[in-house]
Amino acid sequence: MNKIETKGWTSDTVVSDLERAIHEHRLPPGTKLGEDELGDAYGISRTIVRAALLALSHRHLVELKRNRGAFVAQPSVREAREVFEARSLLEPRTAHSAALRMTDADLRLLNENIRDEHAALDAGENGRALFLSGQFHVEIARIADQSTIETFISELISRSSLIIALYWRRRAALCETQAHHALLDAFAQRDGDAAEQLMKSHLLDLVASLDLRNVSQPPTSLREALQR
Amino acid sequence: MNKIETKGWTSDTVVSDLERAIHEHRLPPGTKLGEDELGDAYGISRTIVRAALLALSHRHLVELKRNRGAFVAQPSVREAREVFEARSLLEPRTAHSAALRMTDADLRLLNENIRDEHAALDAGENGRALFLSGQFHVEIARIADQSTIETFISELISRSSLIIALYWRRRAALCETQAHHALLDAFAQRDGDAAEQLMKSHLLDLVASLDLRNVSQPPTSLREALQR
DNA sequence: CGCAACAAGATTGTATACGATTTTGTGCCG
DNA sequence: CGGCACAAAATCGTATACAATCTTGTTGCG
Repeated sequence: MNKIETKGWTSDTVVSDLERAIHEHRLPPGTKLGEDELGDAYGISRTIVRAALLALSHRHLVELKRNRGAFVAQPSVREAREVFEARSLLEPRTAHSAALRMTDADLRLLNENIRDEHAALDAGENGRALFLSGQFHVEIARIADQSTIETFISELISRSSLIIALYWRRRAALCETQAHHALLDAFAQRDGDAAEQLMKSHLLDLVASLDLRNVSQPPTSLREALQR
Repeated sequence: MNKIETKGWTSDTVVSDLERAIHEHRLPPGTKLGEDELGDAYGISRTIVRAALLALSHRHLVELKRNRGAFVAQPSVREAREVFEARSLLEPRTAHSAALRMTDADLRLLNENIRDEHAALDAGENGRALFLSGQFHVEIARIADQSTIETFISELISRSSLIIALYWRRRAALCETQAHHALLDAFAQRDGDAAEQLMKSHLLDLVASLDLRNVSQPPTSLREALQR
Protein backbone atom coordinates (compact mmCIF):
# COMPACT_ATOMS: atom_id res chain seq x y z
CA MET A 1 0.00 0.00 0.00
CA ASN A 2 1.37 3.40 -0.93
CA LYS A 3 1.79 6.21 1.49
CA ILE A 4 -0.69 9.02 1.90
CA GLU A 5 1.71 11.52 3.44
CA THR A 6 1.52 15.25 2.62
CA LYS A 7 -0.34 15.85 5.88
CA GLY A 8 0.48 16.02 9.55
CA TRP A 9 -1.68 13.10 10.56
CA THR A 10 -2.87 13.25 14.11
CA SER A 11 -4.99 10.67 15.87
CA ASP A 12 -8.14 12.71 15.20
CA THR A 13 -7.49 13.23 11.50
CA VAL A 14 -6.79 9.54 11.05
CA VAL A 15 -10.10 8.78 12.76
CA SER A 16 -11.92 11.14 10.41
CA ASP A 17 -10.17 9.70 7.39
CA LEU A 18 -10.94 6.11 8.32
CA GLU A 19 -14.50 6.92 9.34
CA ARG A 20 -15.14 8.52 5.99
CA ALA A 21 -13.59 5.57 4.15
CA ILE A 22 -15.84 3.22 6.10
CA HIS A 23 -18.86 5.43 5.55
CA GLU A 24 -18.20 5.49 1.80
CA HIS A 25 -17.80 1.70 1.65
CA ARG A 26 -14.21 1.94 0.52
CA LEU A 27 -13.47 -0.19 3.58
CA PRO A 28 -16.22 -2.81 3.62
CA PRO A 29 -17.38 -4.55 6.81
CA GLY A 30 -14.92 -7.19 7.96
CA THR A 31 -11.86 -5.54 6.44
CA LYS A 32 -8.81 -6.11 8.59
CA LEU A 33 -7.10 -2.94 9.73
CA GLY A 34 -3.56 -4.00 10.57
CA GLU A 35 -1.66 -1.64 12.82
CA ASP A 36 1.64 -1.79 10.95
CA GLU A 37 -0.18 -1.49 7.65
CA LEU A 38 -2.03 1.64 8.73
CA GLY A 39 1.08 3.07 10.36
CA ASP A 40 3.00 2.68 7.11
CA ALA A 41 0.14 4.08 5.06
CA TYR A 42 -0.10 7.26 7.11
CA GLY A 43 3.58 7.49 7.96
CA ILE A 44 3.00 7.35 11.72
CA SER A 45 3.79 4.92 14.49
CA ARG A 46 1.46 2.29 15.84
CA THR A 47 0.84 4.44 18.91
CA ILE A 48 -1.28 6.89 16.95
CA VAL A 49 -2.91 4.13 14.93
CA ARG A 50 -3.95 2.37 18.12
CA ALA A 51 -5.46 5.54 19.53
CA ALA A 52 -7.45 5.99 16.32
CA LEU A 53 -8.64 2.38 16.28
CA LEU A 54 -9.63 2.69 19.92
CA ALA A 55 -11.72 5.76 19.11
CA LEU A 56 -13.38 4.01 16.19
CA SER A 57 -14.15 1.00 18.34
CA HIS A 58 -15.86 3.27 20.87
CA ARG A 59 -18.09 4.44 18.05
CA HIS A 60 -18.79 0.81 17.13
CA LEU A 61 -17.32 1.27 13.66
CA VAL A 62 -14.40 -1.04 14.35
CA GLU A 63 -14.32 -4.24 16.31
CA LEU A 64 -11.18 -5.00 18.30
CA LYS A 65 -10.47 -8.67 18.83
CA ARG A 66 -7.82 -9.27 21.44
CA ASN A 67 -4.55 -10.48 19.96
CA ARG A 68 -6.29 -10.74 16.60
CA GLY A 69 -6.48 -7.17 15.42
CA ALA A 70 -8.98 -4.52 14.33
CA PHE A 71 -11.72 -5.14 11.79
CA VAL A 72 -14.34 -2.91 10.24
CA ALA A 73 -17.46 -3.77 12.22
CA GLN A 74 -20.10 -6.13 10.89
CA PRO A 75 -23.28 -5.13 12.70
CA SER A 76 -25.61 -8.02 13.45
CA VAL A 77 -29.27 -7.96 12.51
CA ARG A 78 -30.00 -7.30 16.14
CA GLU A 79 -27.64 -4.33 16.22
CA ALA A 80 -29.12 -3.03 12.97
CA ARG A 81 -32.58 -2.94 14.50
CA GLU A 82 -31.24 -1.20 17.60
CA VAL A 83 -29.50 1.48 15.59
CA PHE A 84 -32.65 2.38 13.73
CA GLU A 85 -34.69 2.23 16.92
CA ALA A 86 -32.31 4.78 18.45
CA ARG A 87 -32.48 6.93 15.33
CA SER A 88 -36.27 6.87 15.45
CA LEU A 89 -36.13 8.23 18.99
CA LEU A 90 -33.62 10.97 18.26
CA GLU A 91 -34.06 12.20 14.72
CA PRO A 92 -37.74 13.09 14.30
CA ARG A 93 -37.87 15.44 17.25
CA THR A 94 -34.48 16.82 16.36
CA ALA A 95 -35.82 17.58 12.88
CA HIS A 96 -38.71 19.35 14.57
CA SER A 97 -36.32 21.57 16.54
CA ALA A 98 -34.21 22.17 13.46
CA ALA A 99 -37.22 23.35 11.46
CA LEU A 100 -37.93 26.02 14.05
CA ARG A 101 -34.33 27.26 14.07
CA MET A 102 -33.69 27.00 10.35
CA THR A 103 -31.98 30.01 8.76
CA ASP A 104 -31.79 30.78 5.07
CA ALA A 105 -28.11 29.93 5.12
CA ASP A 106 -28.95 26.53 6.60
CA LEU A 107 -31.50 25.94 3.86
CA ARG A 108 -28.95 26.76 1.20
CA LEU A 109 -26.49 24.34 2.76
CA LEU A 110 -29.01 21.50 2.82
CA ASN A 111 -30.00 22.29 -0.72
CA GLU A 112 -26.38 22.10 -1.85
CA ASN A 113 -26.03 18.81 -0.05
CA ILE A 114 -28.91 17.30 -2.01
CA ARG A 115 -27.50 18.72 -5.24
CA ASP A 116 -24.07 17.25 -4.56
CA GLU A 117 -25.65 13.89 -3.77
CA HIS A 118 -27.43 13.91 -7.13
CA ALA A 119 -24.21 14.84 -8.86
CA ALA A 120 -22.35 12.03 -7.14
CA LEU A 121 -25.02 9.54 -8.13
CA ASP A 122 -24.88 10.67 -11.74
CA ALA A 123 -21.11 10.31 -11.67
CA GLY A 124 -21.47 6.78 -10.35
CA GLU A 125 -19.78 7.70 -7.07
CA ASN A 126 -22.19 5.73 -4.93
CA GLY A 127 -19.96 5.81 -1.88
CA ARG A 128 -19.77 9.57 -1.92
CA ALA A 129 -23.52 9.81 -2.45
CA LEU A 130 -24.11 7.61 0.58
CA PHE A 131 -21.78 9.75 2.64
CA LEU A 132 -23.56 12.95 1.62
CA SER A 133 -26.91 11.36 2.34
CA GLY A 134 -25.70 10.72 5.88
CA GLN A 135 -24.31 14.22 6.19
CA PHE A 136 -27.79 15.55 5.53
CA HIS A 137 -29.02 13.94 8.74
CA VAL A 138 -26.05 15.08 10.80
CA GLU A 139 -26.46 18.60 9.49
CA ILE A 140 -30.03 18.67 10.78
CA ALA A 141 -28.80 17.91 14.28
CA ARG A 142 -26.25 20.68 13.98
CA ILE A 143 -28.94 23.12 12.90
CA ALA A 144 -31.05 22.04 15.88
CA ASP A 145 -28.08 23.30 17.90
CA GLN A 146 -27.77 20.12 19.91
CA SER A 147 -24.15 19.03 19.73
CA THR A 148 -24.64 16.19 22.19
CA ILE A 149 -27.43 14.67 20.13
CA GLU A 150 -25.42 15.45 17.00
CA THR A 151 -22.61 13.25 18.28
CA PHE A 152 -25.01 10.37 18.84
CA ILE A 153 -26.67 10.78 15.46
CA SER A 154 -23.33 11.04 13.72
CA GLU A 155 -22.31 7.71 15.20
CA LEU A 156 -25.64 6.13 14.31
CA ILE A 157 -25.38 7.40 10.74
CA SER A 158 -21.95 5.86 10.27
CA ARG A 159 -23.17 2.60 11.71
CA SER A 160 -26.16 2.78 9.39
CA SER A 161 -23.77 2.92 6.48
CA LEU A 162 -22.27 -0.39 7.62
CA ILE A 163 -25.77 -1.80 8.00
CA ILE A 164 -26.63 -0.71 4.47
CA ALA A 165 -23.48 -2.35 3.19
CA LEU A 166 -24.55 -5.63 4.74
CA TYR A 167 -28.32 -5.68 4.41
CA TRP A 168 -29.30 -3.40 1.54
CA ARG A 169 -31.95 -5.16 -0.47
CA ARG A 170 -32.31 -3.31 -3.75
CA ARG A 171 -29.11 -3.15 -5.68
CA ALA A 172 -30.41 -0.15 -7.60
CA ALA A 173 -29.57 3.47 -6.85
CA LEU A 174 -30.44 5.03 -3.50
CA CYS A 175 -33.78 6.43 -4.57
CA GLU A 176 -34.31 8.20 -1.29
CA THR A 177 -33.39 11.72 -2.31
CA GLN A 178 -37.11 12.41 -2.64
CA ALA A 179 -37.47 12.03 1.11
CA HIS A 180 -34.75 14.59 1.64
CA HIS A 181 -36.44 16.92 -0.81
CA ALA A 182 -39.71 16.65 1.09
CA LEU A 183 -37.89 17.35 4.35
CA LEU A 184 -36.28 20.40 2.81
CA ASP A 185 -39.71 21.73 1.85
CA ALA A 186 -40.95 21.32 5.41
CA PHE A 187 -37.83 23.06 6.68
CA ALA A 188 -38.35 25.91 4.22
CA GLN A 189 -41.80 26.45 5.66
CA ARG A 190 -40.47 26.13 9.20
CA ASP A 191 -43.10 23.45 9.73
CA GLY A 192 -41.80 21.47 12.72
CA ASP A 193 -44.63 18.96 12.86
CA ALA A 194 -44.34 18.15 9.17
CA ALA A 195 -40.58 17.75 9.42
CA GLU A 196 -40.98 15.46 12.40
CA GLN A 197 -43.50 13.26 10.58
CA LEU A 198 -41.47 13.17 7.39
CA MET A 199 -38.35 12.15 9.26
CA LYS A 200 -40.25 9.41 11.04
CA SER A 201 -41.54 8.05 7.73
CA HIS A 202 -38.15 8.41 6.12
CA LEU A 203 -36.54 6.24 8.79
CA LEU A 204 -39.30 3.63 8.52
CA ASP A 205 -38.77 3.53 4.77
CA LEU A 206 -35.07 3.04 5.31
CA VAL A 207 -35.59 0.07 7.60
CA ALA A 208 -38.14 -1.35 5.19
CA SER A 209 -35.54 -1.25 2.43
CA LEU A 210 -33.27 -3.55 4.42
CA ASP A 211 -33.35 -7.30 4.60
CA LEU A 212 -33.24 -7.88 8.34
CA ARG A 213 -34.53 -11.42 8.44
CA ASN A 214 -32.37 -13.58 10.65
CA VAL A 215 -31.37 -15.81 7.81
CA SER A 216 -27.77 -15.54 6.70
CA GLN A 217 -25.05 -13.14 7.66
CA PRO A 218 -23.37 -12.62 4.30
CA PRO A 219 -19.61 -12.76 4.90
CA THR A 220 -17.59 -10.51 2.68
CA SER A 221 -15.21 -13.34 1.90
CA LEU A 222 -14.51 -16.95 2.67
CA ARG A 223 -11.76 -15.76 4.93
CA GLU A 224 -14.13 -13.66 7.03
CA ALA A 225 -16.58 -16.52 7.32
CA LEU A 226 -13.96 -18.57 9.14
CA GLN A 227 -12.80 -15.77 11.35
CA ARG A 228 -16.10 -15.70 13.16
CA MET B 1 -1.32 7.90 46.89
CA ASN B 2 -1.29 4.26 47.89
CA LYS B 3 -1.56 1.43 45.46
CA ILE B 4 -4.77 -0.39 44.70
CA GLU B 5 -3.18 -3.55 43.36
CA THR B 6 -4.69 -7.01 44.09
CA LYS B 7 -6.31 -6.98 40.64
CA GLY B 8 -5.23 -7.47 37.10
CA TRP B 9 -6.15 -4.00 35.93
CA THR B 10 -6.94 -3.81 32.26
CA SER B 11 -7.84 -0.70 30.35
CA ASP B 12 -11.54 -1.53 30.64
CA THR B 13 -11.51 -2.20 34.36
CA VAL B 14 -9.67 1.05 34.98
CA VAL B 15 -12.32 2.86 32.93
CA SER B 16 -15.08 1.29 35.02
CA ASP B 17 -13.28 2.10 38.24
CA LEU B 18 -12.70 5.73 37.30
CA GLU B 19 -16.18 6.15 35.88
CA ARG B 20 -17.69 4.92 39.11
CA ALA B 21 -15.45 7.20 41.16
CA ILE B 22 -16.54 10.14 39.04
CA HIS B 23 -20.17 9.09 39.20
CA GLU B 24 -19.99 8.88 43.00
CA HIS B 25 -18.36 12.30 43.27
CA ARG B 26 -15.20 10.89 44.80
CA LEU B 27 -13.46 12.59 41.88
CA PRO B 28 -15.13 16.00 41.59
CA PRO B 29 -15.27 17.98 38.32
CA GLY B 30 -11.94 19.60 37.51
CA THR B 31 -9.82 17.03 39.33
CA LYS B 32 -6.53 16.50 37.56
CA LEU B 33 -5.88 12.92 36.52
CA GLY B 34 -2.11 12.69 36.07
CA GLU B 35 -0.92 9.78 33.99
CA ASP B 36 2.02 8.84 36.20
CA GLU B 37 -0.13 9.23 39.28
CA LEU B 38 -2.80 6.88 37.95
CA GLY B 39 -0.20 4.47 36.63
CA ASP B 40 1.38 4.24 40.07
CA ALA B 41 -2.00 3.94 41.77
CA TYR B 42 -3.08 0.98 39.66
CA GLY B 43 0.39 -0.48 39.19
CA ILE B 44 0.28 -0.24 35.41
CA SER B 45 2.14 1.72 32.77
CA ARG B 46 1.00 4.98 31.25
CA THR B 47 0.04 3.11 28.07
CA ILE B 48 -2.98 1.55 29.75
CA VAL B 49 -3.79 4.74 31.63
CA ARG B 50 -3.83 6.70 28.40
CA ALA B 51 -6.16 4.18 26.76
CA ALA B 52 -8.50 4.52 29.73
CA LEU B 53 -8.40 8.33 29.72
CA LEU B 54 -9.03 8.30 25.99
CA ALA B 55 -12.10 6.13 26.49
CA LEU B 56 -13.40 8.39 29.26
CA SER B 57 -12.85 11.46 27.10
CA HIS B 58 -14.93 9.86 24.34
CA ARG B 59 -17.73 9.54 26.88
CA HIS B 60 -17.25 13.22 27.80
CA LEU B 61 -16.42 12.35 31.40
CA VAL B 62 -12.83 13.53 31.10
CA GLU B 63 -11.44 16.48 29.22
CA LEU B 64 -8.04 16.10 27.60
CA LYS B 65 -6.06 19.31 27.26
CA ARG B 66 -3.09 18.94 24.97
CA ASN B 67 0.21 18.99 26.84
CA ARG B 68 -1.70 19.86 29.99
CA GLY B 69 -3.24 16.60 31.04
CA ALA B 70 -6.58 14.98 31.78
CA PHE B 71 -9.21 16.52 34.04
CA VAL B 72 -12.59 15.33 35.22
CA ALA B 73 -14.99 17.16 32.93
CA GLN B 74 -16.82 20.31 33.99
CA PRO B 75 -19.94 20.41 31.83
CA SER B 76 -21.06 23.88 30.85
CA VAL B 77 -24.60 25.09 31.39
CA ARG B 78 -25.10 24.65 27.68
CA GLU B 79 -23.89 21.08 27.81
CA ALA B 80 -26.08 20.39 30.83
CA ARG B 81 -29.17 21.45 28.93
CA GLU B 82 -28.16 19.31 25.96
CA VAL B 83 -27.65 16.24 28.10
CA PHE B 84 -31.11 16.49 29.59
CA GLU B 85 -32.61 17.24 26.19
CA ALA B 86 -31.07 14.02 24.89
CA ARG B 87 -32.30 12.11 27.92
CA SER B 88 -35.81 13.44 27.38
CA LEU B 89 -35.76 12.05 23.84
CA LEU B 90 -34.41 8.64 24.80
CA GLU B 91 -35.62 7.70 28.23
CA PRO B 92 -39.41 8.13 28.22
CA ARG B 93 -40.00 5.90 25.23
CA THR B 94 -37.40 3.46 26.47
CA ALA B 95 -39.30 3.27 29.76
CA HIS B 96 -42.40 2.54 27.72
CA SER B 97 -40.71 -0.39 25.99
CA ALA B 98 -39.29 -1.61 29.27
CA ALA B 99 -42.72 -1.65 30.89
CA LEU B 100 -44.00 -3.97 28.19
CA ARG B 101 -41.05 -6.36 28.53
CA MET B 102 -40.77 -6.28 32.31
CA THR B 103 -40.38 -9.66 34.02
CA ASP B 104 -40.88 -10.38 37.70
CA ALA B 105 -37.13 -10.81 38.07
CA ASP B 106 -36.61 -7.37 36.58
CA LEU B 107 -39.10 -5.89 39.04
CA ARG B 108 -37.29 -7.48 41.95
CA LEU B 109 -34.00 -6.06 40.71
CA LEU B 110 -35.38 -2.55 40.42
CA ASN B 111 -36.97 -2.89 43.84
CA GLU B 112 -33.65 -3.92 45.34
CA ASN B 113 -32.02 -0.98 43.66
CA ILE B 114 -34.41 1.46 45.31
CA ARG B 115 -33.95 -0.28 48.67
CA ASP B 116 -30.17 -0.07 48.40
CA GLU B 117 -30.41 3.58 47.52
CA HIS B 118 -32.45 4.25 50.64
CA ALA B 119 -29.95 2.31 52.72
CA ALA B 120 -27.06 4.29 51.26
CA LEU B 121 -28.84 7.56 52.00
CA ASP B 122 -29.48 6.51 55.60
CA ALA B 123 -25.83 5.57 55.94
CA GLY B 124 -24.83 8.97 54.68
CA GLU B 125 -23.20 7.49 51.59
CA ASN B 126 -24.55 10.12 49.22
CA GLY B 127 -22.16 9.24 46.43
CA ARG B 128 -23.24 5.64 46.42
CA ALA B 129 -26.89 6.70 46.52
CA LEU B 130 -26.37 8.91 43.51
CA PHE B 131 -24.68 6.07 41.66
CA LEU B 132 -27.54 3.68 42.42
CA SER B 133 -30.05 6.30 41.37
CA GLY B 134 -28.31 6.44 38.00
CA GLN B 135 -28.15 2.67 37.76
CA PHE B 136 -31.94 2.61 37.99
CA HIS B 137 -32.17 4.48 34.72
CA VAL B 138 -29.57 2.36 32.96
CA GLU B 139 -31.28 -0.79 34.16
CA ILE B 140 -34.49 0.32 32.47
CA ALA B 141 -32.69 0.56 29.14
CA ARG B 142 -31.28 -2.90 29.69
CA ILE B 143 -34.74 -4.27 30.40
CA ALA B 144 -36.01 -2.59 27.24
CA ASP B 145 -33.44 -4.83 25.53
CA GLN B 146 -31.85 -1.97 23.63
CA SER B 147 -28.12 -2.18 24.24
CA THR B 148 -27.33 0.63 21.81
CA ILE B 149 -29.66 3.03 23.58
CA GLU B 150 -28.39 1.69 26.89
CA THR B 151 -24.88 2.78 25.98
CA PHE B 152 -26.09 6.28 25.20
CA ILE B 153 -28.17 6.52 28.36
CA SER B 154 -25.32 5.19 30.46
CA GLU B 155 -23.07 7.96 29.18
CA LEU B 156 -25.76 10.59 29.72
CA ILE B 157 -26.35 9.37 33.27
CA SER B 158 -22.68 9.65 34.16
CA ARG B 159 -22.56 13.12 32.64
CA SER B 160 -25.67 14.00 34.61
CA SER B 161 -23.80 13.11 37.78
CA LEU B 162 -21.16 15.69 36.89
CA ILE B 163 -23.90 18.19 36.14
CA ILE B 164 -25.47 17.52 39.53
CA ALA B 165 -22.12 18.02 41.19
CA LEU B 166 -21.83 21.44 39.59
CA TYR B 167 -25.39 22.76 39.49
CA TRP B 168 -27.36 20.99 42.21
CA ARG B 169 -29.45 23.59 43.97
CA ARG B 170 -30.75 22.01 47.16
CA ARG B 171 -27.99 20.82 49.39
CA ALA B 172 -30.43 18.47 51.09
CA ALA B 173 -30.82 14.78 50.33
CA LEU B 174 -31.84 13.56 46.88
CA CYS B 175 -35.56 13.34 47.57
CA GLU B 176 -36.31 11.81 44.20
CA THR B 177 -36.77 8.22 45.24
CA GLN B 178 -40.51 8.83 45.13
CA ALA B 179 -40.29 9.26 41.39
CA HIS B 180 -38.54 5.92 41.10
CA HIS B 181 -41.20 4.34 43.31
CA ALA B 182 -43.94 5.68 41.06
CA LEU B 183 -42.11 4.35 38.02
CA LEU B 184 -41.81 0.95 39.66
CA ASP B 185 -45.58 0.87 40.19
CA ALA B 186 -46.19 1.63 36.53
CA PHE B 187 -43.72 -1.10 35.59
CA ALA B 188 -45.45 -3.57 37.91
CA GLN B 189 -48.69 -2.93 36.07
CA ARG B 190 -46.94 -3.14 32.70
CA ASP B 191 -48.42 0.26 31.95
CA GLY B 192 -46.22 1.63 29.19
CA ASP B 193 -48.00 4.93 28.76
CA ALA B 194 -47.86 5.68 32.48
CA ALA B 195 -44.19 4.78 32.66
CA GLU B 196 -43.44 7.01 29.70
CA GLN B 197 -45.27 9.96 31.27
CA LEU B 198 -43.70 9.41 34.68
CA MET B 199 -40.23 9.29 33.18
CA LYS B 200 -40.88 12.48 31.26
CA SER B 201 -42.00 14.26 34.42
CA HIS B 202 -39.13 12.81 36.40
CA LEU B 203 -36.61 14.26 33.97
CA LEU B 204 -38.33 17.63 33.98
CA ASP B 205 -38.22 17.63 37.79
CA LEU B 206 -34.54 16.83 37.68
CA VAL B 207 -33.76 19.76 35.38
CA ALA B 208 -35.93 22.01 37.54
CA SER B 209 -33.85 21.08 40.57
CA LEU B 210 -30.72 22.43 38.90
CA ASP B 211 -29.50 25.99 38.80
CA LEU B 212 -28.78 26.43 35.11
CA ARG B 213 -28.76 30.21 34.96
CA ASN B 214 -25.75 31.45 33.06
CA VAL B 215 -24.33 33.20 36.08
CA SER B 216 -21.19 31.76 37.59
CA GLN B 217 -19.38 28.56 36.91
CA PRO B 218 -18.38 27.55 40.44
CA PRO B 219 -14.75 26.41 40.26
CA THR B 220 -13.87 23.62 42.61
CA SER B 221 -10.80 25.52 43.75
CA LEU B 222 -8.85 28.69 43.17
CA ARG B 223 -6.43 26.65 41.15
CA GLU B 224 -9.12 25.47 38.76
CA ALA B 225 -10.41 28.96 38.29
CA LEU B 226 -7.09 30.00 36.79
CA GLN B 227 -6.72 26.95 34.61
CA ARG B 228 -9.64 28.06 32.48
C1' DC C 1 -2.17 -40.41 3.49
C1' DG C 2 -4.14 -38.01 7.55
C1' DC C 3 -3.57 -35.95 11.76
C1' DA C 4 -1.30 -34.18 15.62
C1' DA C 5 2.56 -31.97 17.75
C1' DC C 6 5.87 -28.68 17.35
C1' DA C 7 8.47 -24.82 15.50
C1' DA C 8 8.81 -20.48 12.81
C1' DG C 9 6.67 -16.28 11.60
C1' DA C 10 3.55 -12.55 12.06
C1' DT C 11 0.74 -9.51 14.80
C1' DT C 12 -0.86 -7.44 18.82
C1' DG C 13 -0.09 -6.00 24.07
C1' DT C 14 2.66 -3.52 27.20
C1' DA C 15 6.43 -1.07 29.01
C1' DT C 16 9.86 2.18 28.62
C1' DA C 17 12.90 5.65 26.57
C1' DC C 18 13.29 10.04 24.60
C1' DG C 19 11.64 14.51 22.77
C1' DA C 20 8.37 18.49 23.03
C1' DT C 21 5.71 21.54 25.68
C1' DT C 22 4.24 23.55 29.70
C1' DT C 23 4.88 24.79 34.33
C1' DT C 24 7.62 26.25 38.09
C1' DG C 25 11.57 28.25 40.29
C1' DT C 26 15.57 31.51 40.41
C1' DG C 27 18.28 35.44 39.65
C1' DC C 28 19.58 39.47 37.23
C1' DC C 29 18.51 44.14 36.04
C1' DG C 30 15.94 48.28 36.21
C1' DC D 1 11.23 45.82 45.52
C1' DG D 2 8.94 44.45 41.16
C1' DG D 3 9.20 42.40 36.74
C1' DC D 4 11.20 40.10 33.06
C1' DA D 5 14.34 36.50 31.26
C1' DC D 6 16.19 32.31 31.62
C1' DA D 7 16.92 27.76 33.61
C1' DA D 8 15.16 23.55 35.94
C1' DA D 9 11.54 20.41 36.75
C1' DA D 10 7.50 18.13 35.73
C1' DT D 11 4.21 16.30 32.47
C1' DC D 12 2.50 14.96 28.27
C1' DG D 13 3.31 13.15 23.09
C1' DT D 14 5.39 9.82 20.25
C1' DA D 15 8.32 6.20 18.84
C1' DT D 16 10.37 1.99 19.57
C1' DA D 17 11.79 -2.29 21.89
C1' DC D 18 10.46 -6.44 23.80
C1' DA D 19 7.03 -9.90 25.51
C1' DA D 20 2.76 -12.48 24.82
C1' DT D 21 -0.36 -14.56 21.75
C1' DC D 22 -2.06 -16.21 17.67
C1' DT D 23 -1.34 -17.93 12.97
C1' DT D 24 0.92 -20.65 9.79
C1' DG D 25 4.03 -24.08 8.02
C1' DT D 26 6.53 -28.33 8.71
C1' DT D 27 7.69 -32.67 10.33
C1' DG D 28 7.06 -37.14 12.23
C1' DC D 29 4.21 -40.72 13.75
C1' DG D 30 0.31 -43.78 13.33
